[in-house]
Amino acid sequence: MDVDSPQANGMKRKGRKSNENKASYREDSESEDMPLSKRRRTSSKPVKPESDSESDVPLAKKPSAKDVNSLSKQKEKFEKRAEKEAKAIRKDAPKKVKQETPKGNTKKQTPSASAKAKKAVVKDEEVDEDEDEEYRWWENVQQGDGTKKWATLEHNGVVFPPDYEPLPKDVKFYYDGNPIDLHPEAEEVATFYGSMLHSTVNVENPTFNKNFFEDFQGYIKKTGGAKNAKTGDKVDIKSFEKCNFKHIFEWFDAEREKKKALPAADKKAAKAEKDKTEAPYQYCMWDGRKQKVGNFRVEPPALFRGRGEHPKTGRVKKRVFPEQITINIGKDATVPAPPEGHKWKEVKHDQEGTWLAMWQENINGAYKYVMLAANSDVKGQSDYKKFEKARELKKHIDHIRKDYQKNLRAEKMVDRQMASAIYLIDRLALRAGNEKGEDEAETVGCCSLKYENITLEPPNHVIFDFLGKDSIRFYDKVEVDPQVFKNLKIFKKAPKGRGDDVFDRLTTSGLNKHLQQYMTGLTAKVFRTYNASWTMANLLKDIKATGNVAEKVKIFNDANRRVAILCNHKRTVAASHENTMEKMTERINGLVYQQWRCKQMMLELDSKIKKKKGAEYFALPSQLDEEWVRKHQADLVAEQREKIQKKFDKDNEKRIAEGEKKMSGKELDERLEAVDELQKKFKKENKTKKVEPEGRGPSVEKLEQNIDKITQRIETMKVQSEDKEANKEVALGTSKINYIDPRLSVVFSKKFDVPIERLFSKTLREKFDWAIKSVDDDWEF
DNA sequence: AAACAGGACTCAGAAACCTCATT
DNA sequence: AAATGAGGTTTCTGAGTCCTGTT
Repeated sequence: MDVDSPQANGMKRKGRKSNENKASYREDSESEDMPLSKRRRTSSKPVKPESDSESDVPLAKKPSAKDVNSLSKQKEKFEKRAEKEAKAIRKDAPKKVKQETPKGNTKKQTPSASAKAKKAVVKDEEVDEDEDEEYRWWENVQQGDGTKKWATLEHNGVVFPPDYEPLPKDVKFYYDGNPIDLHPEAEEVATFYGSMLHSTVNVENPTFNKNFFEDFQGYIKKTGGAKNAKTGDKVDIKSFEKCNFKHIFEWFDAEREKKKALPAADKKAAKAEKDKTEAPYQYCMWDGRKQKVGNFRVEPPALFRGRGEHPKTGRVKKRVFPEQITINIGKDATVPAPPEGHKWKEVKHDQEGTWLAMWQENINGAYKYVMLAANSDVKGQSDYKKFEKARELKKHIDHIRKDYQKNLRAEKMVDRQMASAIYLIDRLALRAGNEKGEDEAETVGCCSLKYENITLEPPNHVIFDFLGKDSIRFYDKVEVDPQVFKNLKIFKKAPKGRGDDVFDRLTTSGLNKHLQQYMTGLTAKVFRTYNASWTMANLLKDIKATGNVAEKVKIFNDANRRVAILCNHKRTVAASHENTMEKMTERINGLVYQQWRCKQMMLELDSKIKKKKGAEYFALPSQLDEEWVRKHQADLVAEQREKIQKKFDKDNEKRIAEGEKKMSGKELDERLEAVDELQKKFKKENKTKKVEPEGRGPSVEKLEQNIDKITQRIETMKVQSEDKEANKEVALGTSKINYIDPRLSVVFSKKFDVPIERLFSKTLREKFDWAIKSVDDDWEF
């Protein structure tokens, strides 16, 4: 092997000490566990500080690791398909290409001609009443270079958050046990913190608290200090521990309650009022067409809630004034008036931008844009382009794969790293991984993977463990090509150690530049889109049309889930999850018990049946035990008692309402007799170990039927519960919204007769209008 | 000419809100 | 049949990607 030695790489992008702590360069340090433990603490999934012993990490992952394995096998199959298809596409390229161009797009259509055509189409389709003329851009996609986004643009600017309203006199921030008077500006900052005491992820994060307190102190100083509200003495606020925001929190909480408790009519009226004042901002006119604006509200001041270990989390995000806002609008349009006594920072007429307004936030200097909503034409068009780009990759994917497979053995280190990186991006759907600054959370993507994120397990298993976008953990044990394994080992060779880049010769722009050679516009992220949609397409392809709508929807969601897992889209486990799961197992156990009782009844009816079916059949199922049975019986009894009591109370209420007399306690006792009987029955069963047959004309056959029915119910419940458990930390939404070509879903809907409403919510239907209206059931990704 | 800053866009999960079933 | 609560939907805004222009 003639690879450049890693040492040759003296110049690192970021000045990192690379020759200290030699001890850690030992080869075998690779196999050490390199936990992200400390970093993980504040990530969305709180991990107990002490729980980072290696044993529990793989354990927690075990079930999903199996999934991933079967998925990767399936992926292999899909890759073969991809190769075949790529070849096929190239073979009859001339034909296909013609087909691909949108129908009716004959070379240069004059705008007026296309407008006419468009009208004609609209005419013979029934038109939505309120949508006078829809613009079917997907039937005539512009080929232009796309730099000019609009010709005319009119809009009404932005909505500012309400001014700060000081707290009532009796609601105070407390310090060292004393109520404190603050200048409204400082008090506002106190309310930022005080109103979010329930947000434990933030309020229990030391960095958050430190940053907030620093800023809070600054505000107090700037506004003339804090005073004891009783004595008027100056108070020096110097210890966060002595701060008490409870009263503020309680006030906010009470306000929330008050608002919630408002009569429905009042709530409705308030909402109508708000809608009315905001109506002018909801829409804009874009090239003469009415388009929905997305986020026309300026972000209100608050505490910055950076994700993961963001160094600036907790800092005060200041109120945005008109003087900071740049407006982008058509030359001939009326510029929206800034609030009384204010003016805009600037008014632009940038036709290459799709934004209507913009400002820079004070914490990271990040740009904030007001843009159109997801259902607008511009957004739809770029969405369409994105998926077409991904589809284009189909034609090249086999070449690209062959090429990187070959280059895994390239002589030059850069080439090898390039090939290995693309391998990972393609196989694991990793993000590109730009360099990040000092004052951001330390997260990585492919190019920025660190030494400690990769653990090599001979012969060719690699464990990836890192925090990706939004500090979401990526953990996976993957079987890789032996050459990739070798390469990674080389890339990790001493003197590299903790903190060093695995791909020290790569940058995202270099990688993307390389990708452009295969296909214009090809970048790392296209692979994510391509692989997600391609996976979905193949999963759906393998489906047979059986079952009812609900079952088909489930199949669709299962495929969706596979894609979500591929993309590592996660959510935090709902607080109620464990509880729900427990309830479900209880219910299953209840059914199992019911079933067992039926079997016992059989024994009473037919003395020979025990031999016939075997003793095993009649034994108490292993998941139940004596103790559980007792408890369950008691629960059943209590449940029934409660039910009867409730019914009794209700009946009585009714009687009173109708002017009748209340029923006596005797009546209740009588009704409760059934419960007593049940209790007695259980007692007897426990004692005699026999269950008397129930129901009219009990027979072994009937019981068997009943048992079958219960088995069915148990099965469905089990599936449900397993489903729930497997899905508890998988977020389906992100892939549905951003990665799966919506036309796939539309085709599925048409082909299998599943109403599109079952797959797409209202907003998604609007966003994917172009997909819903442009394909029929033989479209393929 | 690589490296870097600026800028504009897509993608991301949490929180807020709404809805509908259950009791 | 009002309350509850769980699940789905929408909003919010932070966090990426990637392009461009400048040095």
